[in-house]
Amino acid sequence: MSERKQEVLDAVLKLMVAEGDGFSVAAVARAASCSKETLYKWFGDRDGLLTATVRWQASKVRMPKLPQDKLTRDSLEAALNGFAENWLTVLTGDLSIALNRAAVSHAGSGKSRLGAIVLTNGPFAMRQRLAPLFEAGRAAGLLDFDEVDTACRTFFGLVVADTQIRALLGEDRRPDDTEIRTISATAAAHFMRLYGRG
Amino acid sequence: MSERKQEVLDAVLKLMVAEGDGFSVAAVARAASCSKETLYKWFGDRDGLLTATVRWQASKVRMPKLPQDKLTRDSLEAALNGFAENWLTVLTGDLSIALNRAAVSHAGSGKSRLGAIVLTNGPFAMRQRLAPLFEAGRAAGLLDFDEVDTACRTFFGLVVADTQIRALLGEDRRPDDTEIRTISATAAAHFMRLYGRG
DNA sequence: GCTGTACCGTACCGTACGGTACTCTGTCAA
DNA sequence: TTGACAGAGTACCGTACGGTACGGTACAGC
Repeated sequence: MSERKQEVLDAVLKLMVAEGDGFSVAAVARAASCSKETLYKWFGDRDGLLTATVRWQASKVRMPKLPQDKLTRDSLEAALNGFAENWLTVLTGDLSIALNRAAVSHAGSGKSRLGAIVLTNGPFAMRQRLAPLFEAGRAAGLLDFDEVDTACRTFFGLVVADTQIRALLGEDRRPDDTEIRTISATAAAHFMRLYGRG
Repeated sequence: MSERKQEVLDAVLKLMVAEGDGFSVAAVARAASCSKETLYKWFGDRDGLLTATVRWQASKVRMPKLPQDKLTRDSLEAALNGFAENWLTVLTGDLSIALNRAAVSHAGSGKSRLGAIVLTNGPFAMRQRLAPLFEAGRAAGLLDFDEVDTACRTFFGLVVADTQIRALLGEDRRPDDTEIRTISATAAAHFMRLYGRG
């Protein structure tokens, strides 16, 4: 992935945030100061451009590392809290909203793999990050659950709840930082009450 | 709303389920055996047709009545359980998925009020239904919470979690009836553990 | 200097679709 | 019987956009 291509993809990201999935290829060329022909040469067609953009964004996201050893009840809850804050902040960001909207639309018309990509880098990635922490918590005698998947599901629900779908549906109001902190703390505490041991 | 118009709108609903928001007005005319001109006369433009369709569907949905008096801890939890089952069933249905996809797309391009309508008949309606039950539960000394809104949020999260967004993003697998029952029972039980009194 | 390559800018083509106009047919009331 | 009207079917128009073609420019290697 050359420097120039990344510039183009970042331009696409900006366009998606600004006007959603409806942007034209001509608009991309204009915004990125490149020719349409080059775009088609590089990415094949509009879907290829979109897919490359989503992959490019996904490759930029790095989730925070979670501690897995020397866990105490407090450090575990703190880790959950931090994870929740980070997750909520990303989720309510303009970029995430725009990408998820595009992915949802495309999953409907079913003519590209955008939905699957976002699914992999969204909910599934969250679970993959979370599961080891939960296992470690169980191994340390801090958590009690049968299915790690159920625990992940519950945690997702407590953290995100209807925040994401409301944002996707265009609700103006979005939680600010302090509200995110409150929600995250509550979610982490609730999770510990449901799955904590002792 | 005449009989004939309702037939047309039902045809639109079917089309949306079958091929998402991307259907053409010509396809609607074909499917409903009416002329395009009639469609434009009745609904103004494509957005009007879409909006009327979503409103029509919303008017068909009737949420189950919730008991609010003679509450016991068991009847309250049972009511929550039933509500959750119903909600999850609707939410994972093809129709709901299709409508929510369309609403999300339109909220992105921001050229119609679809998002707001679905928001009103989705998350907001759920909260409005739930809030009185929670208040009654608190009045009966069965629940303990400060903000009814927070309680609603938690309940939504426990019930829906990432089920809806995953379905919207096109995940093949959807919970069947028995899984929905399991999830709902767990959610209701968890909610009672978090907010129940005594 | 010569040639090939990569790329920009833009003109262009085909098509799909929203929206309109017009014709034809059935219905109903006077 | 006839006139008015509603609505089906269809032809048509304008436009937006995906995708292609091509001319022009900068630059690298020889």
